[in-house]
Amino acid sequence: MRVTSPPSSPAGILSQESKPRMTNQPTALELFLARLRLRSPLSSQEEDAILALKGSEVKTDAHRDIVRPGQTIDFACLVVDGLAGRFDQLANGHRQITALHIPGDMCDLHSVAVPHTGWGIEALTKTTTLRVAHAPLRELTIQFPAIAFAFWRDTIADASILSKWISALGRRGARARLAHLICEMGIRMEQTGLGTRTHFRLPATQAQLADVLGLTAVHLNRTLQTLRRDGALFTEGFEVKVSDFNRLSGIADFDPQYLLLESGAK
Amino acid sequence: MRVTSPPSSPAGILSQESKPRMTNQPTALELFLARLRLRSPLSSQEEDAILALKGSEVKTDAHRDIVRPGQTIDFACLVVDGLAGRFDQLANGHRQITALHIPGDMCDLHSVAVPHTGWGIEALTKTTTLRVAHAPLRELTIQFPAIAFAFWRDTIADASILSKWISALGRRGARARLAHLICEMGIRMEQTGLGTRTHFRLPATQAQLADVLGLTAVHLNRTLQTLRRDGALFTEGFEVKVSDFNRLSGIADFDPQYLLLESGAK
DNA sequence: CGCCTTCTTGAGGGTTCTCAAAGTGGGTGG
DNA sequence: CCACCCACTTTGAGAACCCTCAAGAAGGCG
Repeated sequence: MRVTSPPSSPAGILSQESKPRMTNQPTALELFLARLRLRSPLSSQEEDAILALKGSEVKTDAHRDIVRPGQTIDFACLVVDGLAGRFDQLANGHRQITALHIPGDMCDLHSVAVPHTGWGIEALTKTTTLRVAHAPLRELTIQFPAIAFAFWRDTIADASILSKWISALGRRGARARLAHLICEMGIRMEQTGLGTRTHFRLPATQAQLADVLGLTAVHLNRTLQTLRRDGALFTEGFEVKVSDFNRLSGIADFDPQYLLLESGAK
Repeated sequence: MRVTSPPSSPAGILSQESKPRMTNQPTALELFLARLRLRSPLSSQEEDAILALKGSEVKTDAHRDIVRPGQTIDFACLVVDGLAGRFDQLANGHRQITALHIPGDMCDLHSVAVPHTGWGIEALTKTTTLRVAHAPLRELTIQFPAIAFAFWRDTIADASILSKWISALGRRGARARLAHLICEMGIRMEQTGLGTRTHFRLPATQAQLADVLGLTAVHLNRTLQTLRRDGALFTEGFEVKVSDFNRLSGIADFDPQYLLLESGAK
C-alpha cells in the first residue's frame, strides 16, 4: 500500500558528490578535537597534543563487532566513518543498543579509565575506526589537566544522553521515542558537519533502530509509517529528511539541552 | 541505621586496618572516599585531601527536590543518609527516575565539570546531604591527577549503570526489571556496608520504584506480588529480604560486572 | 478518632509483541 | 545477462503485557 519509500539506492546518492567535503577533509583526530572543543576550551598546546596522537585505522563490515562484549582492551575507538553502536547482549539473545556513535565520537573513551568494559561495540554499517592506544591518552590526561577535564566532560555528555534515553524508554511510547531519536541524531549530525538537522544520513537498518529504541523491528516499521503518513519525516534509503523539525520536536518532547552543547544548538 | 561497620566488603582492599582513623561510624566523606577507593587507588596524601573537604549538611524531606531540574549549581551533593533519586521530568508530567543514590554517593559529581545539569535530584525519603562546593573539588582534580581519574572513573561507573538500565528498560519485562533492581541495590548496599545483598533497607515507596522501573505503581505492585508469591523476596516496610540471591539473579539475568567492582562482588 | 499516604484489588482497553509470510532490491554465480 | 539468494521491509492476525480508571484496605500520625 505505502508505495514509494523502500531502500532504493543506498550507496549511490550519498557518496562524495553530495558531500564534496572540501579539498581538506578533516582527519579523524580533527573531528574528535572539534567534538571536545564543543564542550571544553583547550589551549593550542593541548590541541596540538591531541592532534599528535597516533592510531591505526581498521575497517569493520556491517554487523560485525568492533569490540566484543566483555573484552579487555588497550585502545580506544575513534569513529572515522560509518556508524557504530554500543550494545548490551542479554541472556535470551536480545540485543539492546545503548548508544550510537557517529564520526568524531571516541566511542570507548571510557575504556581509558576502565579497560574492562561490559559492553560491546558493533558496526551498524561498514565502519572505519581509528584505534588509539590507552597509554598516550592517559599520559595526556596527566600532563594536561584541561584534557582530563575535557575527557571527563565528554563522558558526562555521554551519560547525559544515556540518562535521557532511560526516560525515553521508560516513559515515552514508540512514536515519541522514534521521533526523539531522529531529533537527537539530526542535531548531532548537524553539529558534526555531517548534514543538517533536517537532512542527514543514518545508515542503520530498521532492525537496528528497533534495538536502539527497545522495540521489535515489526513495530518500529509500523511506527515509522505513521510518522511518514503524517508527513513528519521521509526516508530514502538511509537518508532521513525531516519536513518540520519543530513539529518532530513536539512529537518527541525533545529539548536539546541534554546534549550539553553550550550554544544550545539553536 | 547503619548495620555493619565501614565498608569491609568482599574486596578487602579497603580494610579498616589500613585506615584505622575512626573509632566508629564513618563520616560522609569517609564513605565517599571508600566509594572512590573501590575503583581507584589513591595515595594517603590524596585521601587526606579528600577527607579535608568541607561542606554543609542539609536535610530534605521525602518528596522534596534536593536540586531542581535545570538548576545551575556550584556544589555537589554527597548523600549522607537516606535515599536520593536523579530524575527527568517529562512534559506530560510523568517522572522517570534515572538513578538511585545511597549514602556515600556523590550524586552530582558530574556538576563539577558541567554545572548546568538537565536533571533534578529528589529526596525519596528524608535524606541528609552534604553540599561540597565545586571549587575545591575542581582544585583537587588539578592538583592530583589520580583524583581526577578517580572522579572520572566514578562517572564511568555511573554511566555503566545507566547503560545497563537502558537494556533493562528496553529488553526486559517488569518482573526481570524489578528483580534486577533489587539485585543491584543489594550489591551496592552490601558493598557500602549498609546491609547485605539479601537483607537491606530500601526506603522508597512503590510509586517511586515504579518511576525507577518505567512502570505504573499499580503494575509494580502486581509484579512485586508475583515475586513474593514465588518466594523470591519478602518485604517488611522498607526492609527487603531476598531468600535466594542466585535465584533472583536468574530471574533478573543479573551480572554484577557492570557495577565495576574489580573484585566482581562475588 | 479521623485524615492522609500507601498498598492492594478489579475490570477493561491500548500498545506492543510474536509468529508467519509476502514483497522488494541488491548482489552473485552461472 | 539472467536466475537465484539473501537481507531488508512490509503486512496480517492473535496474544501478551502493561496502562488507565476506580475504589476499597491498611498503616502512620496528629
